[in-house]
Amino acid sequence: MNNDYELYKLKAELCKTFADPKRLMIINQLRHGEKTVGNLTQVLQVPQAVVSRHLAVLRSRGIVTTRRDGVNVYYSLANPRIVDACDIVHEILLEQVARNRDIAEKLLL
Amino acid sequence: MNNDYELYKLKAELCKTFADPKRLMIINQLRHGEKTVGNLTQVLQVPQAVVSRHLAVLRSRGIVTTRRDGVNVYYSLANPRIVDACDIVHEILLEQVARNRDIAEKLLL
DNA sequence: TAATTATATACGCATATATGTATATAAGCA
DNA sequence: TGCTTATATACATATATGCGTATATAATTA
Repeated sequence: MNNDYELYKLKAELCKTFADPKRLMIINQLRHGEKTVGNLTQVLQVPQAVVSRHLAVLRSRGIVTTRRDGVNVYYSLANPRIVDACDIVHEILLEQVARNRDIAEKLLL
Repeated sequence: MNNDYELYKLKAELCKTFADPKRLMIINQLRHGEKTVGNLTQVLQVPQAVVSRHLAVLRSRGIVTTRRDGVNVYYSLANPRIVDACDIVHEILLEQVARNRDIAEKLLL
């Protein structure tokens, strides 16, 4: 029973990794293939140090892997399942929005 | 482009909800049907106030719904998809463990 | 109404997380 | 070697999060 708690802690750690909008944007960028830090910095529109730090978090939790080619470091998703997880979060959010819209309509009509 | 960021913030908020071991335990308890705060307090083995606060977080993010029956408040999952999300997190964790085991074996042999 | 049970919230505190800025490391090239 | 580009990290700081404790609210019953 108590040993279970360690498992839930690991799962929570994993979820923490997804609990930041910029990291979710990075994951979304990597969805269709590897990207360099420079690529991601350009897309996210934040200082390069910010991107590097988020990538460090993703690396430390095993969400992404890296490959160096000369000066550039290419990041990619370590596991295709990660995309599925993001998709489900998206779906849950959509259903919440739909539900809220229903409530709003009932209140307004 | 910038409007996208708001969407990622919402998704991150949703992930934050899952980013705590006790909340994950609560969700797992609710997987097979509604439970009272008392039930959950007994399972989690923490002060009742702790459970109530976590339930408040889950409520505020639309993860659970409540139903009062007399003195008791029954909590249940608002969306069956939430279980799917937790299952995928579980799978990702398992694959990570498996990968680490492979690495460990290569190092030891 | 008073007492009891079940649940929710307020307050103070300790820890975690994200960021800006500056700097360090690493590879490639003149 | 010195310079430039690409990436990573250190430090200080602001904000967020979880918890223990105490207390508030709500429903039930005597």
